[in-house]
Amino acid sequence: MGKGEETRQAILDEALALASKIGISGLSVGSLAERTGMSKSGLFAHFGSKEEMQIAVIRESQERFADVVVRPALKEPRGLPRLRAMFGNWLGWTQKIKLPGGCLLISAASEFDDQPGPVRDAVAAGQKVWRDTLAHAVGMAVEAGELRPDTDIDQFVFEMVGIVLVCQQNRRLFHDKGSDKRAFEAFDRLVRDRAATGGKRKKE
Amino acid sequence: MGKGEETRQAILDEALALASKIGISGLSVGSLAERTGMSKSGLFAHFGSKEEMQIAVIRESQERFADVVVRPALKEPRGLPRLRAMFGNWLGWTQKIKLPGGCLLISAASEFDDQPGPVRDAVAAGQKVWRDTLAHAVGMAVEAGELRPDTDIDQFVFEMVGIVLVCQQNRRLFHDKGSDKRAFEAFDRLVRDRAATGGKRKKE
DNA sequence: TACTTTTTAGCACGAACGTTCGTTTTTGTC
DNA sequence: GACAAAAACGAACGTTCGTGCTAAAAAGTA
Repeated sequence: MGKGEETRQAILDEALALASKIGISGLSVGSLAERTGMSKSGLFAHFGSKEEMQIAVIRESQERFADVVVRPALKEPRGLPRLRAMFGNWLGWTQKIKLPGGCLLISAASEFDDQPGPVRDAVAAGQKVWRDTLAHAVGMAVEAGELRPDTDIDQFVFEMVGIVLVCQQNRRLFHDKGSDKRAFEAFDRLVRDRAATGGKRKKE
Repeated sequence: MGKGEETRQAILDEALALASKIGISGLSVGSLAERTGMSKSGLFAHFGSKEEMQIAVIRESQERFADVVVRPALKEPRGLPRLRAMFGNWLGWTQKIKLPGGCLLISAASEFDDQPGPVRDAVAAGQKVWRDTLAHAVGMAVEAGELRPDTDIDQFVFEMVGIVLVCQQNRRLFHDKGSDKRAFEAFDRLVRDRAATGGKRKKE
């Protein structure tokens, strides 16, 4: 299918950029139409409702997230290298896809966490999938003997997410260039704290 | 001087509650007027502009934050006890003042981090003051010999903030009751990692 | 080229937005 | 109780919001 999908993509391009600055709920059909040079109704027809438009933005973000964060990391060897790649890719993914603002999946989470509905559901579902992916990666580091067997995997992921959240806040609110360095430092401490003593152990 | 301030306070009460659910930028003069049973213009006159209204909400939040988080913690003895009190009070402060949603200072930070203007400035300034307060508290724990002298204080605060952020996200997005427990666990690990050897010890 | 389907524009709608203004009600002071 | 000041109201402003329609234009297909 040619043209339709093409302009829809162009709309989403612009929508992602705008939403990364002013938030998902700040998106409006009018402003988006103006930016893309379309008519309000023409643009609107691609989604059917504002809510569907917001969900489309979320979905698109999640797809790009999978493209630039998850998939590249899966090419790394299992265990700590892959986990670290996930962490690093996550920290920098919005810059990689050239969003002018911050991570709109994070801000969407805080925008909609108290507003029940399909948008919130989409955000929460995505977050859960990602956390599960992280948990799985941590689990493999445990199996590989890189992390201690008694490692609380969910706790590990919990703290990992926290580091990314504060890094994002630091970067965007204070324009602190050292945020990433601090984040990696925190991550390393997180790993070191659970690092298996002695040699590596392979589960057979 | 009496009546005006009184209703202004009533407006802010309602505004805080509403904003904790839908965010600061979601506040509208109309909806707020309806909730307080006032006319739009009557309510509007108390602030002069929507932006001033938003700032007033931020300020009010910051004052309450100081009341229920900072001041009570200052009554604790310097060092780790006080630091821990700050952390604990922070985690639960929105429940204490009975906000229906989450911490609107946190969500305001992510709402406005890419939108220059006085609102953003107010949020950022408040965050900075709070982080400085935390840093000072950490510094006293170092001076007291509870944390190692080579402790990177800003890094400590950085990670501390991260824990609170992820706790908030966990609680509100996933309704995870165990968030606070995880947060305290992370905090304890943070402290233990820097704990001075031979100093006070927390029972495990 | 002709025809069908998809995509876009134009226009209008009711509602809500932030804001201004003049008027009315309430409040505090003598 | 009189009177000035403060507070609240009601109506209206021009805009923008999301969302319907219908017609025109473009794209895809034969």
